[in-house]
Amino acid sequence: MNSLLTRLRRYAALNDDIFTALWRLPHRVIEKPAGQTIVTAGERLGDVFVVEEGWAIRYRILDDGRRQIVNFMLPGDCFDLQALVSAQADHYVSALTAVRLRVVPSTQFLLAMRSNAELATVFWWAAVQEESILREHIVRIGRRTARERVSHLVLELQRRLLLAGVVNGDKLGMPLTRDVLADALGLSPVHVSRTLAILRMRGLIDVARRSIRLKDPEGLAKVAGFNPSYLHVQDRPALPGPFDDAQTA
Amino acid sequence: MNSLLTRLRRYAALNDDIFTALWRLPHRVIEKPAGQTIVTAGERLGDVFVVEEGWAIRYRILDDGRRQIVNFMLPGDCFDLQALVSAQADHYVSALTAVRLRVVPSTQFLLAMRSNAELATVFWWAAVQEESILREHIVRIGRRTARERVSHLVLELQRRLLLAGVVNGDKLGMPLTRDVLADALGLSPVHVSRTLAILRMRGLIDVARRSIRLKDPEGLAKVAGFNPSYLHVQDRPALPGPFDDAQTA
DNA sequence: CGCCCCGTTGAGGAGAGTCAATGGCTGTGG
DNA sequence: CCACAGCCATTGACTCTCCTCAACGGGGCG
Repeated sequence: MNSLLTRLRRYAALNDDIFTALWRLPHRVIEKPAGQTIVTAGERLGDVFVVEEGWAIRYRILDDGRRQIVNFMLPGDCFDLQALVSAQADHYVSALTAVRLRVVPSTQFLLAMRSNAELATVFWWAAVQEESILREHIVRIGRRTARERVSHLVLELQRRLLLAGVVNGDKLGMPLTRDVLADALGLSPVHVSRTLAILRMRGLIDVARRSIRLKDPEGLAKVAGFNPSYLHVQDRPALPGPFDDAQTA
Repeated sequence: MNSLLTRLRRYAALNDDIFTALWRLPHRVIEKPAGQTIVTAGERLGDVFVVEEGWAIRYRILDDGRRQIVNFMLPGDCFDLQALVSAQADHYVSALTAVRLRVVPSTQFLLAMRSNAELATVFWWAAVQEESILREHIVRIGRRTARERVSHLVLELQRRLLLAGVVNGDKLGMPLTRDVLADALGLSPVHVSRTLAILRMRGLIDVARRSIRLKDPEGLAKVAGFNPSYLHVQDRPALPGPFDDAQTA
């Protein structure tokens, strides 16, 4: 829960009411080992999830087995807010590492949002940011080269980890295999391997067996053409009401 | 406004309250000729838009001029709901054809949503559907071949036009140039041209100077691997309250 | 009538995919 | 503690899709 709060605090001035409302939502906590499926395409959605720890991926599988990873869910991300209105999953969610998830029944979640406008605004904001990340993913896959794609994605994930307060510096290794990167970026694992080799030789990243570590974020940003404005970190809501008082962490 | 209502009615039982609430929202109507910019990246967003007539596109431009079209906005689509919480545009919106737009100040929009839970739910649903469409676009660009991409996009747009009640049959020509398709699908205009030529030779589509018409939707769906479940047409909200009574048009 | 935009077509090239063999961790069990 | 198995990752050779550059053409509109 802390990573969710840390993240939301960057954008909205959370007061104690929201804090307690979030904390008191009826929920259960589940843990899944790496590789296990959390949501299956076609099943009915009845819960909203918040990642407390670990990484998860959302993906679709085509009939002939091709896989496209649509998004990474990091600590502090909430997902399947669509359960609130759209009852059927059109995708899979799996644990990339071991994960701990907070699971809130969507009916309870909806009640809380309806009774607390600020809470609703905060989660509306979270959905907006997720959509912005999806758009950037489209740009990345559609119009960037392999090197740009890899650098750009790695930078985004790093930023998101920082936003959630998961890491302090650039030193965390990210649990990304070649296959995962390939399926996220619309490339083949072989080509991802070659691309990573180039970035490594240029001193931009460190690569280990199942992990990638940033070495030169500025250099990477130059290669990637990375502009983090889509993460809206500097934005402040321009709304009347509870957001009028600015807050700095 | 009619196309928005037509579309929303497929998913939720709209009652008269929602109808009048929508209708009475303070707004102005603007018209833009084809090619004109509606929203510019970096500017502050203060309005929510509903497309009443015509097509618009949302896109991003990279520093070196590469363009990626992220989404098509058809009659009945509302966009920049992110104006409610996130104040800065991270993308462009332009008129693809001449368009007529309903413009609602985001503060007014927010007030209406906060005072009317059903209205909020309906627009929450719209945002969820848009996100689902974005995810499918990622899959399309990331893991499909050029032929599949073109067929799949054309089928999606056709379905969305049908959902909004803009067309009755398959007979409407869609205002898509080679450049637009290329920038939407992550291809070059030349390759789009060649791909369209193949689809035309197989009798799947009709192609005119600035328009594409479906000729054999079933055949196209086979080529594309098109599965429309992500549009959630058959879904019914599984929520308690105002949605308990089913409705058929 | 003529221009210009949009589309087509051809040739050559580059980036990414596929197939396949090899190599090195890592965890496991004897 | 070592041997082995299995999983990732790397590397090479070849292929193919798609891109780039460029020339040409035709239809619409001023």
